[in-house]
Amino acid sequence: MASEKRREISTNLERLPLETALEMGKTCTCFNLRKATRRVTSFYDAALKPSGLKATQMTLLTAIRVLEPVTIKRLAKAIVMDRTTLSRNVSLLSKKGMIDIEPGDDLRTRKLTLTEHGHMALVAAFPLWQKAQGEILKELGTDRWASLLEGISDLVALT
Amino acid sequence: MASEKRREISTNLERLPLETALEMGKTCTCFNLRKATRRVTSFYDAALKPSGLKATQMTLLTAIRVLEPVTIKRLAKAIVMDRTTLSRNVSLLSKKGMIDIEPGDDLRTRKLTLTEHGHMALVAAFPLWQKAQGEILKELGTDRWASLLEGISDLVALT
DNA sequence: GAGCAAAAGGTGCATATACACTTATTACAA
DNA sequence: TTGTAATAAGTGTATATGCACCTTTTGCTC
Repeated sequence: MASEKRREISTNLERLPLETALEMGKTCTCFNLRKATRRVTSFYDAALKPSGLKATQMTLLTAIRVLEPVTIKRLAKAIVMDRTTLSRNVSLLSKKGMIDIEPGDDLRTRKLTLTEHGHMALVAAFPLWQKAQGEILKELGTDRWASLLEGISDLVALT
Repeated sequence: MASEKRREISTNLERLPLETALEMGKTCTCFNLRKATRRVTSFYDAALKPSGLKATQMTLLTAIRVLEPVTIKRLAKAIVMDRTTLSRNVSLLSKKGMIDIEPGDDLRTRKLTLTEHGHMALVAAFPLWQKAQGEILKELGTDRWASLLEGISDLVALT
């Protein structure tokens, strides 16, 4: 009876095998990708520091620069970001006077454009970005970097 | 005089060339990495849905499973995450009863371990993770996936 | 042992992210 | 033309992320 009870308890003590957990940590695409993103974002953020922009903000300005005038929905699709996340990120840069938000002809939509201040911030940040990007390219080597970028694009295109 | 003034104004209208902005969007390591991370995280989150865990939470439990008992600082270093971010993420899973936080022998430290509930959640989530991971592997093909993972590791190891 | 530097962790603040739900506008069909 | 479905966006809530600053504890030196 006592031994039965012990067996019952030991059933509750089931654990993921250590080997399995180790393997997961080494191979999980999501975990390793997020880890790299933390490292790389901090690298670009540090490089962009003098511009007052964070990497996420600079890339958002860049996307608008290319697509303006653009709606929230279209921009969200272009940068593979949830529409509501984009809405809030845009609002923040709008408060800083870098993005202009106007009603579109279709009144359901918003027409996003860069303000003069936004354009100037982007121009100022560019050489800092270029330097950071160059350092990564140099560290990885052009070939490995190109192949990596290709792999990353494959992930974005996941069905 | 009028033309001089116009020239002055046109200086203020400097813009990042469209070509340059396009090139940045296509090549920026940070932007493309973050884009992929959004896509991949949403993919794993969807797969893990039935377990009630998000991908970030499952990987945190896994890391603790491997290293327990572990301090905040050591765990943060292992998963390349800011110490304060980790602190808060650990607190959330502690509130859910999956992680136990105790004072270490050195009273400055915290000793993190999985609770029974944490172990069980991890065991339950594992097959869901395995399926998602398998689908990515299948979609990319083993070779491309392995080379991608290697590239991602290179990024993590950036100087 | 007193005092100070170093180490570990927490808190305040700000941004990034996305799901569920709501609101406003448009398009379309009966 | 009217009522309803579809579309675009905003809001509530929750988690993830990291910097600057603070508190507690330890270790070390005199």
